[in-house]
Amino acid sequence: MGRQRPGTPTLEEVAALAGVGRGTVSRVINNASGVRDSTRRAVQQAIAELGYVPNLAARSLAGHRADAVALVMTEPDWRLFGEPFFTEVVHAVGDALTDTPVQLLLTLVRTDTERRRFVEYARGGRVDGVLLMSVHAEDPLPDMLAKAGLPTVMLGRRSGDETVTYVDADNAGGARGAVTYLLKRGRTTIGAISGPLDMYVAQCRLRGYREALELAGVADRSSLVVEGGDFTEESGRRAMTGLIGRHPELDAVFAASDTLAAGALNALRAAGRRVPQDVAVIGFDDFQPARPTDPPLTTVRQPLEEIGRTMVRLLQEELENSPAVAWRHVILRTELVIRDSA
Amino acid sequence: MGRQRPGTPTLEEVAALAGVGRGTVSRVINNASGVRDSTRRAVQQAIAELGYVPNLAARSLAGHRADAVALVMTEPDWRLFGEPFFTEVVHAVGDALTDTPVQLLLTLVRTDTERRRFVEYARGGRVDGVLLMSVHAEDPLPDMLAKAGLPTVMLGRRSGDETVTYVDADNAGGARGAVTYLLKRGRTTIGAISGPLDMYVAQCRLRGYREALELAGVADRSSLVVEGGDFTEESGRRAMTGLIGRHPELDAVFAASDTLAAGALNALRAAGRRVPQDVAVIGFDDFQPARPTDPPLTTVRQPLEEIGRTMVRLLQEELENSPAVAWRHVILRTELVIRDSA
DNA sequence: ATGAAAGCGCTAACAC
DNA sequence: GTGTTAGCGCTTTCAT
Repeated sequence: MGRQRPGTPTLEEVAALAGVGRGTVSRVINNASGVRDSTRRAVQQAIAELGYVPNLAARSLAGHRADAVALVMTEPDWRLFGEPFFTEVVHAVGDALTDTPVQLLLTLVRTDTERRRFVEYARGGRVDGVLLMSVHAEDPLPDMLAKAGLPTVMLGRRSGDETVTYVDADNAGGARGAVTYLLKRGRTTIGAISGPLDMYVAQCRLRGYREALELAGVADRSSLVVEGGDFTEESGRRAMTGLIGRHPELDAVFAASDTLAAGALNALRAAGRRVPQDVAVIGFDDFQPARPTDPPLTTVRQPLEEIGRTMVRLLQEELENSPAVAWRHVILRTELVIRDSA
Repeated sequence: MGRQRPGTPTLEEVAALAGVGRGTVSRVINNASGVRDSTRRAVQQAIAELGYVPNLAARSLAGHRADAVALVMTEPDWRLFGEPFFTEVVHAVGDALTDTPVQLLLTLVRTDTERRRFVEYARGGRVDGVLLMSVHAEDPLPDMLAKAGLPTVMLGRRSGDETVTYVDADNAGGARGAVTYLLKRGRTTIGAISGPLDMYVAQCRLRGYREALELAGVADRSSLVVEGGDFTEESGRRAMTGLIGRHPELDAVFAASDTLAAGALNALRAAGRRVPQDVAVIGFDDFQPARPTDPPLTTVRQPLEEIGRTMVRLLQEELENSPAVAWRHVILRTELVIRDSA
């Protein structure tokens, strides 16, 4: 695919027109110091006159950097791509890069073909580093990138002993706080709608639920826990339906994600139960269902802006200290956003 | 930001190890013909041994191509980024590029800074072409790219006389078909919830509504038309609330987007009107509200897979025929998906 | 402060 | 078929 349009002016032509050497032009376009003001202006004049734009391939080749980072979605189930969580992360990372000359590139890696292509792209030096989101436990991509020596930062981790630099929220602590809140409000029979337990994030949130019960000396009945197949509304609805079937006496529910919680609300409404008067639902991620008829959800907010900023910061640090330092991690506090009067 | 990790083997080292010239290695990695099989294997062996990966900056510089295309979201309101419409387009374009060596790069252009940065990136030769989606009427980006001589294809158009190559759905025809369907089913008082009329797509859909009424000889009362501020569910809800306030006798509604329609359903439910028994709602984009309590919506489906394929095809054609041919456009048929029994 | 020159690693044209 | 060579357009010493 593709030939580059011809006739693009080069740095050399700019130099000729401005009556200076190539080095000087290079200094000007890179805002380097040590150029007389009058010279600088002459060069800028020439640049404007010719409509010069630097050839980034040449710059990359000579300068050993791409001025770009990739943010990769490794999500085979592409419907999740539209989830508020992901869009917020994308924007948080974008914001974190606003004041830099770094171009953010989102890429989709859904298949083996796409993974191979992306690894070649990244190893080929087209990006300075890689940010990964929504990584599943068995995903080989993080290790491939890390082994290739590419600065890599993950959002979340694949397991308890992750070997790639990552940023995560305090999922267990957040869940513990949420359930503790329900207990303090007098709830005793609290169900849990878990995410898919092959994802570490789901394990952590469920662990937090159990820890809160234990701390309060409340028995942890396994029939109160339902595992959703994924983090979708539909899973939440199914889980909740099962839950109230088995436990009509339920007086609260902890859902491991906002969408699971939204589905749970749906199921409660369909079952004719008033919400949240007789069942309190709590979610994760500070997401509010769009429909105004639903009661607001008390949620555990992940600091997504901070997560984005931190990912970018860690990446920049890895870029500075090459060869790479050992992997590192940052775990950020979550915040309980109380919204209902359950 | 960033230094490239050192010690990366080069093509030259591969050539030395394999005992061949650089040209031969180049032919092998580019799958060019005219290399003896035994030689090819020797080279591949050397490549594997060294873990060689081509430097894409050098390839770009010498080969005048990037093997990448950008798909740009020029949407200041980033919440829309998660809309099913956009995610489906992203995946359709991704699918269309599956069998090519071309890397798809999604980029966000929300601010002037980001626009400037992206134009430098694209003009700098880091992509072979640009696909644009969600372009607003006053957006300068398409012209900037076109003037820079970059192959550019838009999804949708900014006005009736668009000057940049684009692919669009037959919005007027689709809307006309939808409203005609409602009329044929005996509805007479049909409201319209329009999108923001500063967007051409909204104008077309509203025009289709009016044409259908005219064809059927039904009076087109302006009080039956409400313009939403945007394409969101919330706008749809507000518009619908106003509509039934003014016209309790309403027996059908045409909404210019799926989300507007979803909002309309919401408002009807809140107003205590049965849906769709006494008011038929029709949407656009083949989107179904997630909640199972809502009735399925009859929609006008845009052929998104085909749109994605067509955009990629047009782009490739522009890349082949350089210097660029005149701009072109393709308008694709929509499909009425009948779902309710209104 | 600025010009000159040496690459960066590859493709493509040309020789053999 | 395969080796050789001349750039691609820039950054970065190194002189001056």
